[in-house]
Amino acid sequence: MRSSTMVLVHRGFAAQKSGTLAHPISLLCSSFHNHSRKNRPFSPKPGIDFSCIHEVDDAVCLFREMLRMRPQPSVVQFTKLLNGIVKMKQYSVALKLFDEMLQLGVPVDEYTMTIVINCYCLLNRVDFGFAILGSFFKRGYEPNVTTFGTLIKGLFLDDKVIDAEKFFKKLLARKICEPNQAMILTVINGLCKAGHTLTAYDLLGLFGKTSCKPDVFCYTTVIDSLCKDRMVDDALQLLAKMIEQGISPTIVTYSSVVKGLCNFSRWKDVKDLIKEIADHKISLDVITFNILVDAFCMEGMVKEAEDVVEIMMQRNISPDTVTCNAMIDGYILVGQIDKARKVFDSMSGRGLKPSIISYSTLINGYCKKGNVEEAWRLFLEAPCKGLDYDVATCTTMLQGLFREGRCADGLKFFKDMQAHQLIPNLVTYNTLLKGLCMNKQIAEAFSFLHIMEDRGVSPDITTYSILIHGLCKDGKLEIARNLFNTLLQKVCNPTFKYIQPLLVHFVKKDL
DNA sequence: ATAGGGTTAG
Repeated sequence: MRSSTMVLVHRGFAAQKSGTLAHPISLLCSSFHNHSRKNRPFSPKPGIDFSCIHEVDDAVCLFREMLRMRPQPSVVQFTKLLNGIVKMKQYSVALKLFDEMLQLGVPVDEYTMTIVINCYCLLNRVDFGFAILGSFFKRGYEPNVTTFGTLIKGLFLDDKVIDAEKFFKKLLARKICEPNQAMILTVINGLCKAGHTLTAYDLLGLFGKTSCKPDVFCYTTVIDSLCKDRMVDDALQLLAKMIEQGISPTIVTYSSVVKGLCNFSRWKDVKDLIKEIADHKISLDVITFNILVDAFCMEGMVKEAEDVVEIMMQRNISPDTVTCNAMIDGYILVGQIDKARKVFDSMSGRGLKPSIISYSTLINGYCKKGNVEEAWRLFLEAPCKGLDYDVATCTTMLQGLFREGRCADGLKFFKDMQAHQLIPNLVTYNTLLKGLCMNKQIAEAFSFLHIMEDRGVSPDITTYSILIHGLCKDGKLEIARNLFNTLLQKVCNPTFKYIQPLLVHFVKKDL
């Protein structure tokens, strides 16, 4: 046990010094906070005002100042500063400063080192994180549940799911540390994100029986994951169970289930759930409303979506860009491009800035309507509004060009997008291949199949079905059959959707 | 008295 008197002496010393000396730092900072401190002569040690830091450079400057201060600021102050840099997501900067601290002999403690471990983890270098763990022992510090929790998160971030699980279990089995709610959440969230929902589910049940009860975040995470895995009824059961355990769901919990139910068009259940939310005196937020608007739109139920928007406005929740994007998409789906355009045009009047997604959605709409000219006009307009293209926008435009049979334009566009550092993804290649096949350029399509493979984009079942379909339409049934056999070797269970085009052609041929 | 933790869009 370290002497608490030492701590007091240290504190008293720091308070006295900083009370009498004008910190050079105050020159760097806005004076507001310092004034209020001056009026409290007996206030505890004021520390350093970090509120004036808005950018990394400010933080690095302050760090240099702190190095020059005498007496040197405590490890707590340095730790606060490092943490601030981490909050700005400047992990490598934080690591560099930590390195400097070590070289200059500035003291660090378990808090500082945990921040450093976190930095390495967030940079996907959990191995370095474990190296820092080693230095804990060298320095005589005990890693605690926070340190271990950070490392577990790092393992998950590095896709070392099994290692994470093993490490966690080892900590428990050897009673190296008592888990807390944050640690359990880290494990449960990591498992869910890695697709191990059922393991997470079991763990949740297990910890439900211990003294360290999973909190609302844990339940919400598993419920959300169950919904995404299409196990909505299990999610509903778990929702009931958490309430039974005395843990109140939040609107986030409910919104996950609402979305899960919407995905199955279980409108009656959605309605019941909305009623339950109201009974629990929880008000729907913009996200939940958007889930509803989007769900109705995706089903082509634009009238219902309009009603939801109406209700949200009655409740003083302003539709946002996401709401508008959903409505635009909905109108497009039912062929009402003019209404979609109206929503788009109304956005700026509502104080909403169309996002690149708004543009993509509308571009897609015009392409589907065969109005590539207007689509192209919008495409050119987006960067003028300060928006950056993303791959999806370009893929949509690419599709539009090929739909109109403009293969040469499509191929040029495909080249141009790469010149603009937009890396084609699987969807882009599939779109390109489909465009070429539709326009009878099978050989060209196959050359891009090889290009995509060379660039590390693995063709999926859609890619093959596009090619098989293209070959069939072109009368090259033998090649199609060979490709189909390759497909069977790669995918054990191709769905009917993919087999069907081939089947149709073979049947036709045999007749 | 400084560190680790969930939800929404084409």
